[in-house]
Amino acid sequence: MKDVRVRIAPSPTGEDLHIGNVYTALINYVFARQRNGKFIIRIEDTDRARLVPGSEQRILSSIKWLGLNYDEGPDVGGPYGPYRQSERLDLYRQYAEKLVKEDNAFYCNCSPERLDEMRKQQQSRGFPTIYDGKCKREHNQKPKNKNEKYVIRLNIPEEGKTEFEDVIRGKISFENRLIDDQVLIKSDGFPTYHLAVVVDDHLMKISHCIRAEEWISSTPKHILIYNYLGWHQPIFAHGPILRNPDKSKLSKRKNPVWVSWYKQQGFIPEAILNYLALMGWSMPDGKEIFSLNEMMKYFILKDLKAIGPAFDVRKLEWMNGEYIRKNQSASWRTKLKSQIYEYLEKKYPEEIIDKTIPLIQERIKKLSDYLPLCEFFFQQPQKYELDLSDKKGLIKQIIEELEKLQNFKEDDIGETMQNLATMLKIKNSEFFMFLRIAMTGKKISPPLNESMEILGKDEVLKRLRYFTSE
RNA sequence: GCCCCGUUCGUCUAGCGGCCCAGGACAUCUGGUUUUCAGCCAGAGAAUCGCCGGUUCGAAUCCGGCACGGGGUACCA
Repeated sequence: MKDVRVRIAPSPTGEDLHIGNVYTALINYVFARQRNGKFIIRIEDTDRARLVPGSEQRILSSIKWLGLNYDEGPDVGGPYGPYRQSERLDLYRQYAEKLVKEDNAFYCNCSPERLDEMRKQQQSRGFPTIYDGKCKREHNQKPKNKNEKYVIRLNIPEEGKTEFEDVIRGKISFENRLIDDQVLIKSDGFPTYHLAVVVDDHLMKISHCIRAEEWISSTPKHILIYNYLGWHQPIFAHGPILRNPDKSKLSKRKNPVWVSWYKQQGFIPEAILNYLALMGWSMPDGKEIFSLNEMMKYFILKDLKAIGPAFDVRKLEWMNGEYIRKNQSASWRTKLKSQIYEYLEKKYPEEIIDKTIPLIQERIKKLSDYLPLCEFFFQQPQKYELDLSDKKGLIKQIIEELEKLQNFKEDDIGETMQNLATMLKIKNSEFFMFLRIAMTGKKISPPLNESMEILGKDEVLKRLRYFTSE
């Protein structure tokens, strides 16, 4: 079998990498890695109107953040570069002209208004809305006048069918008379996706074109181009498209889509990829938590389901929590520590974060849950959820007891406090609630005794005295 | 309108002719553990397998029609 080379082709037209692209990237990545193939990134920046400055940068860094390392791409190079379509314009032009020369494409100068009107007419009469072939019939030539606008359209046969075998969906067939004479070169000189994707996939020796369902209906156009140019076509596989909760195509209006959002929310890459892997696919034994490496062992492209799954952030949250708490090893603790440290933009000391991890590992689901729970470790509470001004007496007694402690360890603190509560005949829950408020300002916190040990005797006493001094 | 793809608990899915009056996970609810929260443990409810017909001794599983959902229909990708 020939070398596996697959690619994802994001367009820099959004804020960041789209989560739908992450899904496609994951499938491509796993497929490439399990077959010792190459995973390639190609930037499809042919739409100048929708180009967003800085988008490409963010897309690439998001891919890296996710850990989907690529072998060839705009910033790493490779044998078939450049990997940015705006830098390959001559190539597209050259092949477009070849198509025209061989009568497989033609120049067209129809106005948008005429095309609009034409489509309206067609629709009202129950016809498919495709180009009516005016310029094809008139054998339009390339305009002599440089200012005259024109496009190049693909010449689709009037008869016959174009079919292809989809790895996931089987045979898919289209009647040629219903396929539009697709624009290949726009009037601004840039190619459309349809030309660029074929030229690049061929030149870059892409073996498998694995993309989302939304491309199925343009695939026959691509196949025709391959045929016209005498090129061998790649193997096609159209995966499902991720959906909003209401089942429509995943969109930023109805669901968070940018990777940056997930990052800000405190999701970790492993969990995001693992969750995505569960969309349309499952492990043979039904296991839901697994690594990329495990997935590679069992993933079979053909087994991907063709149904568009709804993206469920709640399950992602659960999974993220699983990742955070599941692994109790020292190495994971170190990793978690640095993830939290990074997440908090290095504003809080690593040593303290490290100490607190055993206390919070089982109670946070996202990295963003850390600070609300642990802020009191780094500074005295700004505000208290309960007024303790009538508890001065109690607090004084607590101070007295704690001062006696030589060993400021969790067990001793616990025992001392327990004894005091018993002696004073205060309900346990109430007693510890007051103490908790005094330490953390909040009614909910990590385990108290351990937290006090981490704070240290001086700090604990200082926080208590805050209530007794005027 | 026209073309294409799809249809199992609210959601993600297992299932590839008998093991399924359908199994797991998330979510929900109940109980237990507990100085808070979370976690953990135990349990419950939740799918007439979209509908109708056909093939078969036997269908969630195969075939056909319909309905519904989604995608495409752009000088966007």
